[in-house]
Amino acid sequence: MLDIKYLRNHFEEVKDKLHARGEDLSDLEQFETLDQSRRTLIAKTEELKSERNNVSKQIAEMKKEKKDADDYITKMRAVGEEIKKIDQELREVEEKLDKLMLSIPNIPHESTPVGETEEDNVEVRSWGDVPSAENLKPHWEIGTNLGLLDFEKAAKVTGSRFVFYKGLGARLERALLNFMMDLHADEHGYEEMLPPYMVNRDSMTGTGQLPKFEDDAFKIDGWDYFLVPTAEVPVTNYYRDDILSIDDLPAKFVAFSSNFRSEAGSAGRDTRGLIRQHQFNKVELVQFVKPEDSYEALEELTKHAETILQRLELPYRVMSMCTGDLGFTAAKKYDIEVWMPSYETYREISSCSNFEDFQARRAGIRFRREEKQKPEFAHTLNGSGLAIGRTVAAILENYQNQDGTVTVPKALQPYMGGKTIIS
RNA sequence: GGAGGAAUACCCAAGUCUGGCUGAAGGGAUCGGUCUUGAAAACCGACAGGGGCUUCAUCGCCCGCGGGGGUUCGAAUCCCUCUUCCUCCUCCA
Repeated sequence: MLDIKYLRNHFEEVKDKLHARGEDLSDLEQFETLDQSRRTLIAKTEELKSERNNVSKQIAEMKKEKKDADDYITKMRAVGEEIKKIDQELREVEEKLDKLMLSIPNIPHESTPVGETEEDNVEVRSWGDVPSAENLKPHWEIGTNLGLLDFEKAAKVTGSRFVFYKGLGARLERALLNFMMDLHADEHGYEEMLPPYMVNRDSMTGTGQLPKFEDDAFKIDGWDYFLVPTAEVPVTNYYRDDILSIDDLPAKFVAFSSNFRSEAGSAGRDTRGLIRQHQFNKVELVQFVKPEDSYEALEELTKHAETILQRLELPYRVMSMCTGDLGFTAAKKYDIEVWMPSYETYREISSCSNFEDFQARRAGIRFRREEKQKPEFAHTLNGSGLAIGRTVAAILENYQNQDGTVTVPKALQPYMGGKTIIS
């Protein structure tokens, strides 16, 4: 959410900046009317309330002195009616204004490249050599042939875009989960967290999934609960409506969760393999920082995610998302893309974002620099560190051997009971 | 699932039955001061956040006793509703 005062005072400037995102800004035109009538109504009702407060005190005095106060009471009855009417009107205006404010995306940071589509994203750096082997199989074939993955059984038991991991496949997923959690907790200074897999509406609104993207979420029938699309939601909302002390910042959490996405609008895309599932596992990094530190923190957090790929010796590149490809909530975003041999291209495996105070404002996440000072909004960041299913896919493809087996990356061998090869 | 009880400021806690100098007693913690060689103790003082209008800034005004509604001239106090927590029964990984 944007600062309403900033929007009021820099309306044209904000509009221009949002235009670069390719957003439909037609709703924004209501802003000035709604904002103005809200303030007018508040002034009216508060003046009447002030009068009511004063007269009610007088009535109390008169009653105590056994004087007749009926005239005042009659008068205040009318004032009360008027207040009720204005308050109702105010509520309607505020509801509309809230809805509008919640639907305005974040303003891109000045360092975010301007562009319309993913074609305009900018490569920041790349790591590792892209192999030029032939005869490469896609990961679903490798995984199915080796008995690591079973998509057919999952389709029977649940439906499309689900998978069973089996044997060493299940073990590989679990090894990666432990490897990633250990690395971030032990070497990168994150506190470990296992969050709930369901969250309420306020949490989904706080991080920006709602109200605009309800179609993307799985909602629990009969409850106002949603399956988490990412651990970002429960972990960021951990501090919702809290005022942190300056000593709490930076707060860094690494959380594992399964993630659930409806993939509405993705019909026909990535229908095979692990790339696009309704349920997938992910290790997520979340940081709460002081505003002046957030861009440094974004670089740091992105490097933390990259470290995983470097230890696994998987080639990747880092892309800076352009204004048109930023997503709703981010001011700046890096995608880390891993090399996928069978696709002969890089595929997203991590997304690292600085939301500045956009989420903090929605979720009421604040901190105080000094005891008596006014609270300020913190900056929030997060990034995948990493998406585990896609990491499995990348390992199967990049570490496949001509005989159909898969070599276990060195860094994972301790987590695989010393196994060096999956056959 | 059934039956009860509770939610007051950083923490504890009075007030709720009997609505009105409660814009919230009292205690603790914290911060500042007096005293002291220093500390402790004692004593004095401070201690709610948010929104709006106005202002250079203050002052002032509105909201505020878990959330949201309602009754009333007036609500921490009465009514409805939701949430969370506790006790007992039942069930359960």
